[in-house]
Amino acid sequence: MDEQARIMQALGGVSLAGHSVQGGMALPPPHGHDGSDGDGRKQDIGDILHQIMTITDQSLDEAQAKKHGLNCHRMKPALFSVLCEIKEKTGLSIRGAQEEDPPDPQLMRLDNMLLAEGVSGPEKGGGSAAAAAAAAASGGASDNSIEHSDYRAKLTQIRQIYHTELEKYEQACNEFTTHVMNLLREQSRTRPISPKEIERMVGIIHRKFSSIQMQLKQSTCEAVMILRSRFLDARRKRRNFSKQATEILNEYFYSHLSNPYPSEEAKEELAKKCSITVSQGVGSTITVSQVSNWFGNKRIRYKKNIGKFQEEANLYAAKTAVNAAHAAAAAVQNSQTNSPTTPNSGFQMKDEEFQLDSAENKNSLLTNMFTGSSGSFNLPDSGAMFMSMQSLNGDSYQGAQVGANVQSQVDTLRHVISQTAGYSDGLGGNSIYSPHGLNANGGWQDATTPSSVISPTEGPGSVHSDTSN
DNA sequence: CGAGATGATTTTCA
DNA sequence: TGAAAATCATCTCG
Repeated sequence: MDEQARIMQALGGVSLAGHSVQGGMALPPPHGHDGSDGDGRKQDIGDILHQIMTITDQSLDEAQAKKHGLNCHRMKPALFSVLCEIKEKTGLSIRGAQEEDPPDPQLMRLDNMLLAEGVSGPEKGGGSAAAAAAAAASGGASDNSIEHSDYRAKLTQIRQIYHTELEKYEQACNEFTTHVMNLLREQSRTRPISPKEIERMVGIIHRKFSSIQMQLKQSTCEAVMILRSRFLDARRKRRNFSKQATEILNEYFYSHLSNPYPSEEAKEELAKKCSITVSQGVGSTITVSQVSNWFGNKRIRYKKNIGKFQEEANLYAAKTAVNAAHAAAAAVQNSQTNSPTTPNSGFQMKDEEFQLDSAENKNSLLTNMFTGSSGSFNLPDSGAMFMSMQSLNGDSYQGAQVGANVQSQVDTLRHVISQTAGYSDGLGGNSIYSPHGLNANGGWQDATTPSSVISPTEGPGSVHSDTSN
């Protein structure tokens, strides 16, 4: 009531210059306005205000009639603006001060996350941004394993739901805002509502709706998190590689035993080769990081227990030796006849004909091929052997156009030769075959010229190592 | 069902 | 940052 009295008092003192104060329909007839009747005018305004203030106490019909009368009163515009002004200067100005709140940090976090996950922001072909983010989160493996179709499909689904809901909220917000604005405009005919106040109301509505949107964003983030954790869990579940894939990897490993670190290109080739061979169904291809994992595991497990892998090593060494023999024979044939049309003649043999039980024959045969001697020889230490083979690789056979796979052949041959060098200490050969390239510290020595069995186009001396980059 | 094999992940280190 | 080493979790086989 204090406030009311204050307003009344204030209004009482307001100069209404420019507005002629004439009597209205429902108001007492004005007094004369010769300028000397200020008290009468005040009285007039006081009457109007009194009517406004008591309108709520009246019955609805009575109030309606009174309202209509006041609406039509010629002083109405002047009173309206003054009341607006007063309203502005009192309660509303207080609210206006706290209007510009800083952007919600939580909302910013959510926005950033949704952007990073590829849910909000520009469409990038089904959430590749999210895939990249997930890949980065999964330890930097930048292969495409994370871009699993399921993951992408689910993410796209989340994205669609998010955008649909967001649109719905925005639409609802706009509709409600329009409704409220119309309502306020309508009401502004009967009570003092300034455009500024309408603006404020719109702001309030927007804030309310944005808090709803924040909930939507929050639940979307949660959904993405759940999806991602499930996807990572799924990755943790492993499937054994197919026999063929393991074979390919083992072949590479044992033929590069001196330096079993495939380059990125070699890994890609291996992954491709394994995936082609593998018939595991769609989406079960072997990736580069899987190849890396495989080699990491293999190296460590081989090193830990060389004896256990002896048999396997023999098998693959023999296998690769056959390939080496084929290649060498073809090269020799080519160099002799200069005829590329007879690659298999002269030295043709099948894997079955070249099993381990004939290792001794093979040994002498291969030794002859590479050393020119047919007698027994002392097995040099692995480093010396490596060097000698390196020189063979670099000198003799490059000139003879043996082909691209010389290093791998050399590795294999070294293995075969050392394995079957003609003596046994009765320990199953474990102590005979010292792992190529493994140095005294148990690490693989730096082989400077490892090559790929995968890339036949490659030159014999090309560097092909994980550490080469 | 248990042991060993094996692919994947995490931690450590140079 | 990549590789080694340790560890985890699942698969396979007897």
